[in-house]
Amino acid sequence: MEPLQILDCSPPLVREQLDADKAADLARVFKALGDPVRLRILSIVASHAGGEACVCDITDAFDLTQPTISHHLKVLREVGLLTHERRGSWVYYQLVPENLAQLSALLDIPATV
Amino acid sequence: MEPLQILDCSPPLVREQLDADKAADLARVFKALGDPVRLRILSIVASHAGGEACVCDITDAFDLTQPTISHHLKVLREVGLLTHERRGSWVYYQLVPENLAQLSALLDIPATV
DNA sequence: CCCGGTCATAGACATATGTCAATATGGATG
DNA sequence: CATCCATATTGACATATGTCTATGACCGGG
Repeated sequence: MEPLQILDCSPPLVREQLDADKAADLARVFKALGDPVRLRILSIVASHAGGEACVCDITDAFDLTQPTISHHLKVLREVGLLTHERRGSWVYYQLVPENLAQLSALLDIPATV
Repeated sequence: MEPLQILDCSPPLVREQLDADKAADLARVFKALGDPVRLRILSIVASHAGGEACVCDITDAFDLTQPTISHHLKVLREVGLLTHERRGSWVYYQLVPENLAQLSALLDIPATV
């Protein structure tokens, strides 16, 4: 399953109707955000020094097993919200701000339609 | 299940760590967005004349049964993304732009951390 | 080269979710 | 009141999802 690039050039929800294909791609991303653990993971990565956190940092923040965290990280990677990089024994995760910004733009509804 | 007001005053993901309670509430909203049909429903409502659409308009746009659409509308109502109003025989749905804006703000990550 | 530490993958299982058919509700109209 | 239309609710069912245990893969240090 390849990461999504579909987020590019998505107009705000209002301007033009979402076709079924775009809706399916976007839904995958929002579904990834639709879990409290994954939201907290994003928050941890975002607020961590240097804009990155290693898996061990993240795992320590939860009462969940390491494979469970690994699973959530994979979900966030697959939809393009996180990237990762190995340095020595550790794997560091970072946000992909462009893709978050695309989602933000999509939900940015003009006050009056 | 009461609609969420928790979206108020959520700081961007970066600034402060999401605690478990906030994460759970936010996850409910993103989970509601994590379905292609519901995304298209929002798009239909948003782009419809007057900023509202009746259930019949929405149902016509899909190859799904009316109860299924009704179910999705309920999900979107329960997380505070849609409101509805009965006028005569028809029920009209509208966006709740404030809550969409809150989500948008949450995902609006500063380019450099 | 083996070993300990870090992370990922595989498989199993209980629960959540999307869909449908059937039915209920509630307003409008004759 | 009887009936039709628009919408909601219920219950059933197949699939998706989150979690765990067990195990594999990869790296660095003795």
